[in-house]
Amino acid sequence: MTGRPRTFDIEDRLELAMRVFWRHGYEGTALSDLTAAMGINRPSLYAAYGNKEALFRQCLDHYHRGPARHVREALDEPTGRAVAEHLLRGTVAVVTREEGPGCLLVNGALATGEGSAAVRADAAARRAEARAALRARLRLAAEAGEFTPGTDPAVLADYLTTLTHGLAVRATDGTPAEELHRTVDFALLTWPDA
Amino acid sequence: MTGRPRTFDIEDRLELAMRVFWRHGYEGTALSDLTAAMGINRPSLYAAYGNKEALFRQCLDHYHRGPARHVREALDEPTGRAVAEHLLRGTVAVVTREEGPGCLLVNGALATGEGSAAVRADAAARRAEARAALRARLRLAAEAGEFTPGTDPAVLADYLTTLTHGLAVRATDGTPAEELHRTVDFALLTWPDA
DNA sequence: CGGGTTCTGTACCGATCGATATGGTAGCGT
DNA sequence: ACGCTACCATATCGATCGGTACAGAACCCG
Repeated sequence: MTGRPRTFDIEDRLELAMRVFWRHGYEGTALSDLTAAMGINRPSLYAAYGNKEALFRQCLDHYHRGPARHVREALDEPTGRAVAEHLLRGTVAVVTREEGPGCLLVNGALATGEGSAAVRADAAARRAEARAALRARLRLAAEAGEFTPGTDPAVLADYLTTLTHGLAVRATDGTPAEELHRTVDFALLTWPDA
Repeated sequence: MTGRPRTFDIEDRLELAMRVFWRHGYEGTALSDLTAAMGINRPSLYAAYGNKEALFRQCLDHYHRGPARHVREALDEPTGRAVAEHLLRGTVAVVTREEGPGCLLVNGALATGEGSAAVRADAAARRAEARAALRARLRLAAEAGEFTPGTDPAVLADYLTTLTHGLAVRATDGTPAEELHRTVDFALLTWPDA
């Protein structure tokens, strides 16, 4: 049953693969880039992760559990405003990290060729998930009367989603964290507190 | 001196090439995709435009003169608020067009492999240009006393830039124009008029 | 109606893409 | 010690990548 043991840790090397996809995107990353960065050879990669597409999806999972954890954690904040602040501050912190810069969900597969349509759809679905979760959370905040009357929590959530994506693009262009935080400052300044 | 005349119009086919790059990005677009969409064969493409990279740059120029014209035109509005409204409304209109969807400057080459670094830098430089122009325009508005005291026009400009990029990403995900306009509604609601 | 020039169309180039066949190697159970 | 199993490493697969050589065709000029 047992055989020669694997000489590397799957989770550790997944982190290394994620960084390559993060920086160069799905289509901009070649198998040779991955094997070089991960320190393993091609058949080992295929045995451990399946293929390039499956590896990318596992990197998306790893990204969600790791660098993008704040998106999930922000929802646990007690108020809508605290959710927004946690989400935006956390986004700035992640998209300005050296691994990227930017956001893997945005950089990874925003526009692709026909052959990578499934990967693009997967990344888009995960962005949609985050948006839906944020909408649901702010709806609760609205029902608790946290916002000024007439405020649509769905619009507010989509507004925040728009900001996070925009911050990711600007970070990819090399904008420093300090500057992005000033954008967040302004956005939070106009928050519709009741 | 003269020879066999070209059987197509360079500018017309440039429009067709732009749509392919717009939808699939620089690396996601193959020469065969371009020649098929443009209705010309490979040597004709190279004779008319140089190579793939040069063609992409000409598409960026074409994009700036055409679909993204509103970015330049918005600056001519009389007030900062009108500039913002023109920019955001125009952005929504462009990024939800069927050619894309999204923004060519964002979709085209956000994250690329090493071989396409020059193209990525070109797209980033054009995004930076738009940002700088918007900063300069809002600085004039600030000097005219249009904003509430203490408002940094550079921060305001970067905030708008963040929104436009975020709108582009959301449009790429298939978000309809109506929904994006609601995000713009909210953003304009909180504009710091003096 | 040729000569010169430029474009078109086919067919092809080397390089690289993602993916794999094959044989050697390291460990576990008996 | 030996066989079974699973992983490692080299070498290679067909397909596709961006780019081009070459020959024929279409036009202007004389």
